[in-house]
Amino acid sequence: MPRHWLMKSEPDEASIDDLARTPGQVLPWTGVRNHQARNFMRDDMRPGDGVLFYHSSCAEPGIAGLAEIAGGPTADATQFDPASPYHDPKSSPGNPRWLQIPVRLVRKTRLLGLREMRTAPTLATMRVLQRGNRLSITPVTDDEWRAVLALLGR
DNA sequence: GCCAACGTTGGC
DNA sequence: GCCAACGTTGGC
Repeated sequence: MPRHWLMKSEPDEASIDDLARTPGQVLPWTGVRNHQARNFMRDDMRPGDGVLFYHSSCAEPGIAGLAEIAGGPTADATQFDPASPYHDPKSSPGNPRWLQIPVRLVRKTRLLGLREMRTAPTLATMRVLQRGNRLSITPVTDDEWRAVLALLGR
């Protein structure tokens, strides 16, 4: 079972600074509408797992901080909200289709940019760097995790 | 704004 | 259950 994860967030919606500003520095990871990513939350992610907080769809995509899974999965509240862009009319509180999981900030880091990630041989295997990858949550191996920490320094 | 990649939808 | 059309993702 993977012990580490990379989770993509659009900083316009939820940035590392938003997380840092939140009381308790914990945010529910909402809006996942992909079955594979949902299943990671449901089946594989455990409290304490390490998270690479990745900024996507922005001027400077890359890893912006370290976080950790802070609890178990629950029904994603946004699926029941007609006003939310993540509203899912096919879902119901009795039979929710989508999950959220709490994520706690460990520390903000320097931005490890996508371009720099691509040049690092130690990161070449990362799922997020593979061509065509669109999954918003991907497993990170121990080696990849250590390599990211090494590149980030301390 | 472009476009490659890929997931989902829906007709059959 | 197939698969073409369509929508979304996300870097550039």
